[in-house]
Order: sequence, then C-alpha cells, then structure tokens
Amino acid sequence: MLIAHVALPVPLHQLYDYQLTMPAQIGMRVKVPFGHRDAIGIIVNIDKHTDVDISHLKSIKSIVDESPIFNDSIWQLLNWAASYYHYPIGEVLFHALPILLRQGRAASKDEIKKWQLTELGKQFNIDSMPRATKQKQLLLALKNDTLQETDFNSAVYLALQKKQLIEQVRCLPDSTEWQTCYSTNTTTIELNAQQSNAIQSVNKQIDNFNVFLLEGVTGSGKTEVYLNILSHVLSMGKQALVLVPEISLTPQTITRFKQRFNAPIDILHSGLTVKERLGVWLRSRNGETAIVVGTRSSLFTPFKELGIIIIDEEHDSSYKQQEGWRYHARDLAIIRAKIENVPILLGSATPSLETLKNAIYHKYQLLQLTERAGNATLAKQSILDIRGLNLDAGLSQPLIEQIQKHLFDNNQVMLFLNRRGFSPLLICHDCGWIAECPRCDRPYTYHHKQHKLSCHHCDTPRAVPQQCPKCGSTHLVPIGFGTEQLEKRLEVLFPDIKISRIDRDTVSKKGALNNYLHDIQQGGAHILVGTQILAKGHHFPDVTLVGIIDVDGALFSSDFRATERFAQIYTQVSGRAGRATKAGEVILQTYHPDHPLLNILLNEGYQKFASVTLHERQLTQLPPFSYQVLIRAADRNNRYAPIFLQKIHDWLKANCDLGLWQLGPMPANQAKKADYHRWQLLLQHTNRKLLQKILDKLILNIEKWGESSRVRWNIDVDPVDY
DNA sequence: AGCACGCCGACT
DNA sequence: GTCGGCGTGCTC
Repeated sequence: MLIAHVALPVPLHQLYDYQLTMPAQIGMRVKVPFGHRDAIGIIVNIDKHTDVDISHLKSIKSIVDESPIFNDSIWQLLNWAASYYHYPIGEVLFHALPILLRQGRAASKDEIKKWQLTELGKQFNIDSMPRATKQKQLLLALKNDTLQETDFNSAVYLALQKKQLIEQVRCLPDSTEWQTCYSTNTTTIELNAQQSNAIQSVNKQIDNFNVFLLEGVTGSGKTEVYLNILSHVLSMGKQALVLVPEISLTPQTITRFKQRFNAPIDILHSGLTVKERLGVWLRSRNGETAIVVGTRSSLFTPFKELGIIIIDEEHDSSYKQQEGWRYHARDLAIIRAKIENVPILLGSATPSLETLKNAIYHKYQLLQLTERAGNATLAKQSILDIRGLNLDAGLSQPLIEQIQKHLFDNNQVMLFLNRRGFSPLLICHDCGWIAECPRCDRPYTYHHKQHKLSCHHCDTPRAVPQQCPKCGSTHLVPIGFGTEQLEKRLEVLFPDIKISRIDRDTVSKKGALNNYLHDIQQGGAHILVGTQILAKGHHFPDVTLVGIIDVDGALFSSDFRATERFAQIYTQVSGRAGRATKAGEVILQTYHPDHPLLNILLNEGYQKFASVTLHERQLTQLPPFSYQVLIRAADRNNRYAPIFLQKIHDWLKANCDLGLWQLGPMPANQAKKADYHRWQLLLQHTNRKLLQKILDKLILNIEKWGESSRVRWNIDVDPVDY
C-alpha cells in the first residue's frame, strides 16, 4: 500500500497521510477529504510508511495535476524556505501559487473554440459550390490555415456547419515565441564610464550565480543599467524577474520598461484579477513572457528559462512580508538565484546594512555609481534647531520664511511628516479623558475633514463624540499635529498656492496618486505635504526645498533600525531636491541639533553613516552581526499568551546553549490590537545555524503543549519590526 | 485555518 | 422555548 504524505494549507506543522490508489508524483496537487470538508493538498512524499493506524487513513479522492505543479528549483526554494522560516510547508507551498491554483483550477490556459474542417469537409470539392462565394473563401482559408477570425460573419460558419463541412472544437490557444523577433528600441541615453563598467561586470558573469550590489546615488541612472543588462539577457533568449517595492509600480515605471523592449512584459500589480494572475503565471512558465515585473510575491513566478533576477531598492521594507509567513523576498530571491544558478542584482542608493555587510565581506560584488546625471548639484542641507521656538502645526517661523522664499521663486516645496490625520489625540479639556480605541487601547487619530476618529492600528473608524463620556463636557480638543492639520494650516499661510497632500488617506482612491503626480509635474509654485509615500520612487524636478518636520521621532526610537530607515528616506529625498539648474535645499527641524548620527549623515553622507552604524551594530552584537527570531503570541483574555511565552523561555533556558540570548516575554510594541492581547519573546544568537537547530527542537515541543492551541502564535525569523 | 460541537445569555 | 455568541477540540 502506497502512502502519500500531503501538505495542506493549514497552519499546522505536520503532513497528513492518505492511501494512494492511483499513479501520482511528488509535487502534484490532490483533492483529499479533510475533517468535514474536501481540501486541495500537495503531495510532499510517497512511500510505504505511516505513523498513523492504517485503518484510519482516508484515500486521495483525485489527482488534480498531470505533472508536478512546481518545477525543481521552486520546489527546492519553497522547501528550504519552510524550514528556514519554520513555517508550515502547506502554507508556504500554497502561498507561492496563484489563488485559482490554490483552489484546484487546472494549471493550463483556458480552452478556446476553434473551427476546423470535418472529414467530409476535407474531401469536399470546393469548386462544386458555385454560388456561395463567402462560404468558398472560408473553406479555402481553413484548408490553407490562413483564417483570420474577423474575416467572416457567424452566418457563414453556421451555414457550413449545417452542411457538416466544418465543426467547432475545443483546443488550447497557440503559444507565441518572442525570442525570434526580439529587439531593443533605440535610446538616446549615453552611459557614463561607471554605468558601462557595471553593465559589463554583470554581463561577463551572466551565466552563473553571483550577487551584485549596484550602489547608485539618487539620479545616477540605475534603471538604465538594469535595462542594458536585461537587454543582454533577453538577447540570449532568457527571461528575467524584476522585483520592485510596492509603491513604485506606477504607470510611469511600467511604461519605461514596456517602451524599451520589443518583447512581452508582464506586470504583476494589485489591480489584476485572479484570472489575469494565473495568466501571467502560465505564460511565464511556458516561456512566453520575457520579463515579469512585480512586488514581493512575484518572487514565486515560475520561468521556463530564467536568466537574471533584479531587486530594485533592495533596502525597501515592503520586501518583508508582515503577516502570516513572514518571509523576506530579497533574501529568498538570493536563494532562488543560487538554486537556479543565475546572477542577481540588488540595486539601491541606500543599501540595507545587511547587504552592505555582505558587500564589505566580499560575499557580494559591489558596483558603484557615484555620478549624478546631468551634473545635478547636491542639495544644501541644514539643521534647524527648534528648541524654544513656537511651532505652528509643526512649522517653525524660520521654516515658514524659507517656504515663502522658495514659493516666491516659483519653485516647489516638499514637507515630510510621518503622521497621518489631523491630530494624533482627542482629549477632553475639562477632565483629561482621551478618546481611545476599545479594541487596541490606543488613542484614536482625529480626522478633521471626514469628521471621524480612526484607529491607525486596526483601521476602524468611529464617529467623533459630541461630548466627553466621562464628565459630559463638550470641550474636546485635538492635541498634536498630523499631515492633515499641516495641510490645513498651509492653506491659511499660503492661500494662493496649490497644495497636494499625499498620504495613505489621500492616495487610497484608485488613480488618485497619479492625478497628484500629474498635477505636480505641471510645474509652478506648489506645496507637497506627505508621509513616507512621498519619498519613495517619485521624481519631482521642480522641488527645491524639502522640509522634514520632525526627525526626533526616528532618532530616539526604541527600534534599533529606526535611524537606518530615517537615513534611507532622508537620503532619497535630499537626493531629489533641486536639479542641474536649480540648487536644492533640505531643512531638518530637530530638538537635538547635536545628535552625532544626524551630523554624520548630513556632513558625510549615507555611506559614512552606514559604516559608523555597522560598526556600532558589531560592537553591540546586533543584526547583521547576530541573528534574531521573534516569537509572537496573542489571545483575547491576556491570560495564556504570556504564560505560553514564559514556558518557551524556561524551556529554552533549560535546554539550550549559553549563546542564546532571550528578551521577554514582554508585551508587544502595540500591546493590544483588534481585541487581541499581544506578547513577544525575542531570541538572539550569533550563530545562525545553531539558532535554527534550537527552533527545530522547540517547535516539536510547542506543538505538544496544551497552551499552543489556546493562543495564536507565530515565529518571525529575521524580524524587521517589533 | 475551517468546521462542529456544546455551553450559556437574551430575544422573536 | 431557540438563536447565536465564542471557547474547545480535531482534522490523516
């Protein structure tokens, strides 16, 4: 009796065994009875052994696939990933499939209906039909295979069908070969020496696995390097995978890629239907698409012949999945490139410290672009000490004067504030009551225009109370400021100036962001107010002044990565201020003008900042010089979660080597979210392999504990926010 | 994760 | 009386 060990899309660290009575292979999808329902699963192994009493085994109902759904390299990648991230294999495998395939849809294109000659039609003497010219033409076209769908109307088809000369059959659509007619559209862009060098370095090693870090300052022409390398890969008839951060999949990016190559390019963006996603997956697997461009989850797209992987803005935090299976798409992409033996190119103006460390230790090849195109001058940067100054919706008087000056010169001004809404607090003036979300125990953010309170943790809205529920006072006042208030204040200060606010509240509507971008690109005096969204990927040539309203939040965060993230965003925006003809200016408002890292960043740049910070991380044994794992647990009553984590803590203390460092259990940064009380336990070790082994042992134990079913728990390997 | 079972409060 | 809230347990 053959036993199939099947992975199911459930959060359980185990496989389920079924009797296998029909021919099947590892990697095929199957339909199985599971509990009170049927489920689609994937065969992970076939043998004659099972730990379950054979009479308890159910049989596989049907085999969905004719061949394994994953190719060898993706199968290897996903198995590796499930073990590295300690996430159930079933969830990992199913995550990597388009939704329709998860549901058991056939992994083939939809059949189309096609007309063909019947046996009678093939033998039919066309000349014996003297009058019906259209019918004659159609028969000839079918005979010579020169039929164009639009040539004949349906009456002609029906007439011939009636005479039993033609019939309609179902078949798969023809696949297309792009390689035979591939070409690159000409450009007028001239490469500088550094760009050419980078392109040649990669092209010379195009046939093997290699990791390249393309460190190019803002405006140095990284995209042009990508396009040249892609052109080389495509000319060899191979395909390419390009990953981009979530926010940068704008029509501008898409157009730039599509314009360059006379080859099919598929873009995986959020607007696609499930059917379209499956279409891209199939085309890419069949080798019919040349380039797939997409965000994080595009990493799992199969290719017939992959030639290169490019990760744009490799430092971007959107590559880390933040719920469920918390994988890092950049890290997994490197594993994939290794498995497929293809080069991988990581591009960034501000590489992550993890990547920089690998470049310094020569695990990655460093390619640098230091020249800004068109001799653009670097922006003048200055710290504005706001100690003792009055702030008006966050703006100090000197900053207001600078804004005025730049607007007067008909230039644009960009203001950053990493806080949405009108104000982060609504407070009762008489008794001090604070409007709090009952599900998260966190203050609501007040939104003035929509006249709503909104919880920025669980996203639930609420009406603004008319009076204080505690003392009945009607004197409720907003405290603190966010982008909405800043915008409103600017409207008063500069009544004749156009103002665009760009944050999640204003760009969530479809197409809104593009309308704003279009408006801004018209030029002329304009103020842009926004959160980080504003910093990522967009080019605003007329912006000459960038104001950062509040840097202290980032400098004094409990998260050791906060300064790194700030430095990246700061470098991105300051790199965009000004252009060849107009010098730019960046002003940072702070209560801590002497902060050493801030001064290093401003005076010596990101590279110096990064090397100082890396050195600090080495001294303090923080990542990337150690490896972390965060175990999270949550429950509704705040009872089992801390107990569960304490049990893990104690078990680890008793069973593991001294190199393991534990912090917690402690309440999570956001201790209550959507009715769940959240706790966490941080593990850190300087040896990645040992930490992995510890986790393997731990999980085997956890599953046996009763507490594990009473809490929602998960493991975050290499966490990036806490 | 689903889904069923089973136990309690508050309604037609 | 029963509808439905969610706590608990199980899925080869």
